[in-house]
Amino acid sequence: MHWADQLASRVAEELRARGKDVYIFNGGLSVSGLQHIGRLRGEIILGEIVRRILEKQGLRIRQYITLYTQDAWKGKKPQREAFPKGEGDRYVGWPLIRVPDPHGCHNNWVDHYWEDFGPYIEKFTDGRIEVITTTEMYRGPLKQVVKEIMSKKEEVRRIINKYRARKPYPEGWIPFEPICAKCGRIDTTRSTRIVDGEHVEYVCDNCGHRGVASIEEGKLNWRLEWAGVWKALNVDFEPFGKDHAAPGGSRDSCVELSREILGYEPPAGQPYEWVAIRTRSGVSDMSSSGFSGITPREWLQVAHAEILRFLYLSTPVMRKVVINPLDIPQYYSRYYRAMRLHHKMEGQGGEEAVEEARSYELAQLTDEVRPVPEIPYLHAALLVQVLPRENRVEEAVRRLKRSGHLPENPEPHQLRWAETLLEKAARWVEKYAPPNLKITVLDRVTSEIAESLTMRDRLRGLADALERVEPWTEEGIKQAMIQYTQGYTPQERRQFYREFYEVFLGRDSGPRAAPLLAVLDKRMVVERLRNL
RNA sequence: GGGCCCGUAGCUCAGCCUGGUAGAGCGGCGGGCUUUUAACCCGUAGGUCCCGGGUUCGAAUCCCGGCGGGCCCGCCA
Repeated sequence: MHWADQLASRVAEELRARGKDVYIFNGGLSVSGLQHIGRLRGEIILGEIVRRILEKQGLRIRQYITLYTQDAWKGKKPQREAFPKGEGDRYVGWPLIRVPDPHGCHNNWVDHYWEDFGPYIEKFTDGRIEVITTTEMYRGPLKQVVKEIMSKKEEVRRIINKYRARKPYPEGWIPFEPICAKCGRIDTTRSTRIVDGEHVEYVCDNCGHRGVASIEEGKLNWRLEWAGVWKALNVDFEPFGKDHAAPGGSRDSCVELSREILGYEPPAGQPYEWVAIRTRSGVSDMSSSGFSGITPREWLQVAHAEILRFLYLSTPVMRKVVINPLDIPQYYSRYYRAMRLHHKMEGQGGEEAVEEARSYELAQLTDEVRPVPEIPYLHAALLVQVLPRENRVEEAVRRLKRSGHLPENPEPHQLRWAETLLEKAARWVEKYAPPNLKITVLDRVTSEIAESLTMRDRLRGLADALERVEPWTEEGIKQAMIQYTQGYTPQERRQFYREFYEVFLGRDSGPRAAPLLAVLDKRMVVERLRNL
């Protein structure tokens, strides 16, 4: 059985025990910097998949993604480097939502880095995910929870101190951290007295300021905040990264505090592994505050959302996914294979095939599962490179019909797939493709190349042979070229092809000659050879 | 100190949950094309399933103990 189905049935069991009409799913993100596609995995797509499986079984579910916008900006080196020179230093410890946009185009740090992520959530899911920030929650549903926690502060302290035996909090400790009115930090303040239900006195260890703050202007201690969010939103299921999963970690302490202090049964959970990226320098986990990884916007430039979903679905949740942009053509091959398995276009292959097919099915953005044309990614990459830039997508589509990759009268979704694939492949060639996959058809033969030719007559003669090819298909061209070069010695043939590639691509090798010529215009090919 | 993941064909990995004569993709090699080759198609993989014990008629698969690699938490963020 697919891991997603197993997870869904386990979650379903736990949900039924909670007995509600509408269940709440949640995920959490701290917008500390680059919002990479790894964050889609556990906090968004995982929940969405489980939700959709369970909705099909008749459960009613609302899904949120909570942004931890009150968290302190830690001022890690890559974060600081987003600002000009030393400007970032003064924001260290500020709530993320108050840190200015280093590029000046948005209201603040959060808005800026959310730009390449937030609007794309709906392109990677069914779109039914609501965004909420802790900043708003402290002014709304979390406020009551904060009051409740503060009213039981000694009991809270007793529990939390079990997790920090070496450095217990002292008597009177208040688990609320206000924003310092003077220096702006949220990570250096200590509440010293509860004034009334809604205000605390505090002292800032950074600047020494003493003041009174509203409980809307601060945050709960990290060991409590998550539990507070559960209760405030009535969360019933929430996955969490492996960093929260360690025994004695935040999940453990929040489970206990939720039950003991808040009287709230903690949600069902599921730990998940992170996503890494392979670059020239090696493999490393994608990191928000480290600014490592690619954003959803960048992913969509070079690949469909379904491909990423498929990668996540075909990897067990507790296993690391390593994304290598150079492997995107292969990801498509795997996706197409799974598609064939799902649509029974390929013979059964046992349990593994069944799960691949299921991964494909769950990778879809809607419940409609329609096969797309199996256009190899590298083929698309070749096409867009050899066609003239203007109208190249339209022309490429014509070629795809001719080569049988697309039906003569494609359905709208088939056509859309082809067009978007061509655009993405073109972008991939620019951004990621290794040099040997990059080709350009020369506008004209430079004099330098023309002068270097030693087989000019033979190349000219090829023009006549090719002119007779009708229709202009790969097969016909192939036959003509084999015939034309029949009497050549291996060395001559080698040289002939070298010069052939020089004439068209300005380099001594390239894609196989026949497919290359087939996608080029016949008249152009004949004329270029004839005029050498 | 605690926990997680991984260790199976050159590479990436599936198979382990529900034990029953070792799999896929890619690369490579061969062929389609006496030929350049990187599209596409077809064919081709014999690897101590990390090591050692145990359970079993039978273990890559379950249990215990190691070794190696990666990562998280360590009660400050």
